[in-house]
Amino acid sequence: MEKTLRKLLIEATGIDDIVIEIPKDEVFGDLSTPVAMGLARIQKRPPREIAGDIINAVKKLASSHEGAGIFEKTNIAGPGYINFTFADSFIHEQLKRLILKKDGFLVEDIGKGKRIQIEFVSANPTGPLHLGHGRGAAIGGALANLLKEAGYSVEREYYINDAGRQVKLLGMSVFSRCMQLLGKEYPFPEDGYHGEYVEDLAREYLEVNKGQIQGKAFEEASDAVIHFSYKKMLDVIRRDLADFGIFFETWQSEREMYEKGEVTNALHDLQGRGYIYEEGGAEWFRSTLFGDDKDRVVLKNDGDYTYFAPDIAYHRKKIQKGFDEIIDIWGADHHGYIPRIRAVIRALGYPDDHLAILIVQMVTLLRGGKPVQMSKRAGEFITLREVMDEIGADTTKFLFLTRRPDSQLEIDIEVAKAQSQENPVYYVQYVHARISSIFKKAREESGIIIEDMIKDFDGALYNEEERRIIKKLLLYPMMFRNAVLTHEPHRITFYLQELAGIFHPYYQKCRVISDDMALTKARLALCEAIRIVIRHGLKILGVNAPDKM
RNA sequence: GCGCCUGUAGCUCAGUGGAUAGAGCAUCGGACUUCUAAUCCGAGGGUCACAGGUUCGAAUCCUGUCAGGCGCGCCA
Repeated sequence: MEKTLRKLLIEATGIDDIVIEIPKDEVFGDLSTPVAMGLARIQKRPPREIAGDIINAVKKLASSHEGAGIFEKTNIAGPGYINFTFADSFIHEQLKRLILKKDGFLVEDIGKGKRIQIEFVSANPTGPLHLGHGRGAAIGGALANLLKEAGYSVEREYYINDAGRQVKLLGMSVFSRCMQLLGKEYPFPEDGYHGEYVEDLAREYLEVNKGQIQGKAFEEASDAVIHFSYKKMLDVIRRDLADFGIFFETWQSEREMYEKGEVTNALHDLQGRGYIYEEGGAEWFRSTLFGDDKDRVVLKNDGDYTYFAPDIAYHRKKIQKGFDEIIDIWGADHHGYIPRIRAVIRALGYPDDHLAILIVQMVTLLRGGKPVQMSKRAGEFITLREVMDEIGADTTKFLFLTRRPDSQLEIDIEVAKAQSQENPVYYVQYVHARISSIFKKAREESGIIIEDMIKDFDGALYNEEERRIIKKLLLYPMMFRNAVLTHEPHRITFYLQELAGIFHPYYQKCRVISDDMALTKARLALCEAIRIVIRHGLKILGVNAPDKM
């Protein structure tokens, strides 16, 4: 619907990016554009006059293209809005195409096979995922699905910080707990990990490797303990993510990059370009050349690399893999690193838009209105697993996807649990369940073959509610396109809620299956179209579309 | 002190420079002998944090102020 109008408007005005919007009140029409008001300044003519010209041009084009029947009404309103109301014949035609082409009608090939990598979650393998990671996972997963549907070739990647101080601290914490379990005194590392899972890890470790550490100091067994500990944690994380419905094509290990010499190579690369200098016994990346507010140390004067060094190597590696675009999804606590990573991209000779960094704001947890202090080190945090088990993966995802990523999110865990019966996700899923139920009844009790019913139906039988639903369905492609272009999957969540919000009243009012065969046919077709759209939206969000609830 | 994000209904949040600012929850009053009541119908609820500016037009853009969050290391 919007696509057709857009094409006509572009042709009529010669302007490429035309704002097309959905009017605030449906009495104005189905779609509108303020384009004439924008042109008024340039052409120095009254906007309403320009609007008249545009309407004439559009009408002329429409009739020469596919017969005159596209619009039922066009008018100029207010300061110079052009409002379009589509003709029923056009709407029915489009509905038929939706049912016939299914998902193909809903999506647009925007990506044209371009390769995009999305890196997200990437939590340190030093403890279970908490709710903040869950938010990143839900958004990253949905964005990946969205871009895939839009014709991009998408690779999802998880970056494993398995080489630094944090996994060592985890290993030390586990070792210390092992010693305690063996009845020996052993100092617990300062800043060590206190969670219960650390003790679990220690117990597991002792079950198989008791002999290897008995009577030893941490240094003598460190590699084995560290390796065991973070591998186990990674297994837990992988399982949590799988149960949350989030999967990755690749898992990039930091350790592996060190072993392959990629960190050294990356620094040599920058050195070769003249962006590395020495000062105070350390090596610095001249990131100020590329917009950072200070230069950054990459190799410390004690000979160790900083955390930044493997990050440089990692982003260089991403670039070398030849993606057309790279997306990093980070927690808000890392936003201060944006300038230095951007500097790396520029230093390597790539334009800014080669890398998109999406910042996901913090999740603040409340329990009964009071904030829950979260500290991973102290082992006090609400895990994704905990919430997922309590309110379900679908609800949790939906909750995360009904907010813009850059809004700070407050979740009261008590409210979230209590809400489980009145959660918006059920409202949307219920549409699908109800339609499935109608189809089942039609098949079983009336012997109706759905596939036959939806092939050919009489659009003239639709009432006002039905026309409203159809028009909403036909706006899905526009919403989809905008979601893709802005990288905002939450638009889908809102759309689905709106669609559900007009379906349920309709369901209450009108019966689909009746003695009137022609009407039944038309209504089944409409239901099929709704089902296609709901399924598609939920698929992108990574939420189930159940047949029964 | 500096930087980034946020501030919209009681609560949680939508809102491409455009029309009379929306939804869900909560509250109050109603509706199940029906294809599923996880639903529906109705009601109340607003200084878009504040002050300027740009514009034919600002919740939206700019500047400042206030409030909250996060970040500013040769930590990771």
